[in-house]
Amino acid sequence: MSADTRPIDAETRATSDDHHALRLWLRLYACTSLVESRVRRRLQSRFGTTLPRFDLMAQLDRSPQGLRMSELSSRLMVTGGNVTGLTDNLEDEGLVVRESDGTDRRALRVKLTREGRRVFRTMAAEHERWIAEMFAGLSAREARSLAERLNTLKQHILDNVPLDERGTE
Amino acid sequence: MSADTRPIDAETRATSDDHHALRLWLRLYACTSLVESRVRRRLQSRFGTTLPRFDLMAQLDRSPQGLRMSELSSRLMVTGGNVTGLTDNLEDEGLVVRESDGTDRRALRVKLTREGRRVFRTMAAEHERWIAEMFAGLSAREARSLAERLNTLKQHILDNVPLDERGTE
DNA sequence: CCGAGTTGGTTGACATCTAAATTACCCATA
DNA sequence: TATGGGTAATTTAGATGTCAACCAACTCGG
Repeated sequence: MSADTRPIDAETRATSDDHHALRLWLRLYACTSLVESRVRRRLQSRFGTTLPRFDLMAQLDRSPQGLRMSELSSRLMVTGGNVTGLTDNLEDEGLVVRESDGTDRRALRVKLTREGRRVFRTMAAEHERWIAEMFAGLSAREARSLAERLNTLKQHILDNVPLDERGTE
Repeated sequence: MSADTRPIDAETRATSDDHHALRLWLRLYACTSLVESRVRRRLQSRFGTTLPRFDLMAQLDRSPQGLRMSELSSRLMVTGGNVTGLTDNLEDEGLVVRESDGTDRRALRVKLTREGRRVFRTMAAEHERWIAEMFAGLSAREARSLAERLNTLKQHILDNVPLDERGTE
């Protein structure tokens, strides 16, 4: 622990690191919220849609052959019940369809309709400009640096931090 | 596509930048989701509470004199109606109280109860360790760099990007 | 072929969240 | 003092999101 009369012993330093990490997390969260709230607001006012719907359609746009509900669930990082609801809404609006997957009678294959693809492409183009605008405050070098740090963070969490607590004592 | 007549004109480059920004945004979002889902899950399994409740209590813990509903709303970056609901729940559980703010009869002052403060402090200590654990993959230098980039991003958005679209074109 | 266990998807109960409308109150000013 | 615009909080309707329970269909060992 402490050597001489130092108040800056291992425990104090750990606490201090904890605070730094906490502050960094709060800043990360704030940045994400800033971007996200703007995207949500604009999707609503410009296209009358929502971010989850947009994200689901984005996945389908990348997979012309369609995706299973379970596949959507894992890619969007949400539960199956949630995907069911989102797909219901999009299907009612004629933007996606559920087709049965021949080989497995339990499974469904969700696809964009022609109209759905048209609508998504229109939104995606504008969406990409919004994002570029929001990240334009960073130079190319800064953006690369940020991307690298985030990647380090992501890998560390995926490799070392379980969803449910097990690691910490 | 083309040979001499460069296809890498301003527009092409812009599109490419857009893609880079989009990728960076997806990575930022993924990192936040990773941390957030772990915090949510653990708050639920360890303490039977939720992240929004925890965040609200965290704000109150920093302000022993209490906070107005509107102040909570802006600090948590959520709508007033949302704060009303969260406060209702926490009040039912005896963790916070609403007191009338003497000078302005419209306003309320929300405070942690003694029990609320005790409960929050317990959770906060553990929460801070979770966060430190998740950010431990970054060196001190990397963490500083990340914090700086995020700050640049945040300031750019706050200064230049309105919540509702006005700026673009 | 059969029964146990697994997987794909839906449903229901509940907690968050937003946007918009409502109620009550503050305050400046004529 | 009256009147009108703004502010504090709540309420409402509707979209997301989780979890747990459920059904149907698949798989596989015996």
